Amino acid sequence: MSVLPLHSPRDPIATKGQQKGQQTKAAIVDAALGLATQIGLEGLSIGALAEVMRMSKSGVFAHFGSREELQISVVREYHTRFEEEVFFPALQLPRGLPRLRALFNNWMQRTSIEIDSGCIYISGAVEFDDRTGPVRDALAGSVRTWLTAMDRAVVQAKEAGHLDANADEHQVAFEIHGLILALHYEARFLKTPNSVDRAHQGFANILKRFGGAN
Amino acid sequence: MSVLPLHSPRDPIATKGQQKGQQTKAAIVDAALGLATQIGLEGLSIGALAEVMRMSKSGVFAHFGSREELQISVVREYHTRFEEEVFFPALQLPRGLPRLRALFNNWMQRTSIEIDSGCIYISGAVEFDDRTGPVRDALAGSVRTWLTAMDRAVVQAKEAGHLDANADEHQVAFEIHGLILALHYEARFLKTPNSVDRAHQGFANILKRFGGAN
DNA sequence: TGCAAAATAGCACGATCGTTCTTTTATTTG
DNA sequence: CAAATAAAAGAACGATCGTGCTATTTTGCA
Repeated sequence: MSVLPLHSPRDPIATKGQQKGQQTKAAIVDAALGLATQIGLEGLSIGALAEVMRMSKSGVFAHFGSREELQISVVREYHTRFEEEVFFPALQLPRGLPRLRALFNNWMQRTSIEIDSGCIYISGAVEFDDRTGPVRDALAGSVRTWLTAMDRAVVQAKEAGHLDANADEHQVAFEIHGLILALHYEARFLKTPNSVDRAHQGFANILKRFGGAN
Repeated sequence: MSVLPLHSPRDPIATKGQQKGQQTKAAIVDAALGLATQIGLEGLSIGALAEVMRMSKSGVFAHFGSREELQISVVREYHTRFEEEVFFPALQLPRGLPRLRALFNNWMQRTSIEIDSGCIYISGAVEFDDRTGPVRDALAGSVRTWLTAMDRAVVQAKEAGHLDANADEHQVAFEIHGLILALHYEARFLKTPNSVDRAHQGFANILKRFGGAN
């Protein structure tokens, strides 16, 4: 029943046919993601990463050519896992409220249950909010893709008659986003108990407000 | 009508009677706060700060004795200004919905209008969420003080009959917090237009849900 | 098995970091 | 004005940072 933690090692079988290089690169990115979820994309250093991998700094470095490229690889990896563990499973459910609810619940688990591994989309946002460059672009791109998917799910809920036809989907998505961020903030930083319940209740309140069946 | 930016220099008159040391220390903290709101508490470096102040590194350092103490000073300064510019002005208004609304509006301005200066309570949360130590403690203490004040304002709104008597004040505060965080995220990081309107609308929705007069 | 190519290690670089110690300069006080 | 004190500068430290260059080792293929 438990979802794989975002920093869990990849299935070794899945990397069978690759060259040795691709294989270790994938392992490095995996470890880098683990580090980045704890200390942030900016805190990620090649030296610390090399130590975790028991490799030399230059050995690690050679796979990316720059720290920025490493950070971008981490963002891409996170994107992939987010899709696999939050987005795709919800597509199994019928459009409308069931799918929207599943998206929300999967999203919630990412930011709360796995308290040991922070969300890069959230920590990265404050790290790169007044910076420019390819890392910020990659990050913002991924986030926008995901938020757009949420918008779409809300629209489908309207089309299915599960939400008021005149509900503003962006407003609904904005408020849902706020619940996730509050959950992340209060559960992870303040260690407030019951934050998960608060987020659940908030979701129910949104549904009520926008005409969703409870 | 405009609120002072959080990083605005302090009134020189207010620092008149101090020793020279206290005076420059205040100026350093002021500059440090300006830097921290842009690059975060963790990004704050004594070297960069010294350059801004046109002082030597050791000259700056001597006022604090450690980087941690500098960071704590910045947190305390932010706390003071937050009180002065968000909390106290709202106390002028009558208890209940007027004051609650003022708190929310002042808070919103902090996180949106002043887009050039980020909120340390938000950026610091992700920087220190899985760290321990005095900086984290100072930060969490300040945040809790402020969130408790919000709770109190909600309770007063209930007592004044502006909200349902059986509304859960923590739930209301949680959802309000979420709106602020979503505003900060979407306005500052994603540069989404209309985020301020979304937050406003979200606040109105919360009031409706919990029996508040519009 | 041998050879080309890919992967990794080793080392050094300039820069910056927080911090300590000593010396010089400013300020306050008697 | 002089002595005492506070504030600031200067220089150096070990550490870590990202990155470039050159060897060495490991891998894949003929």
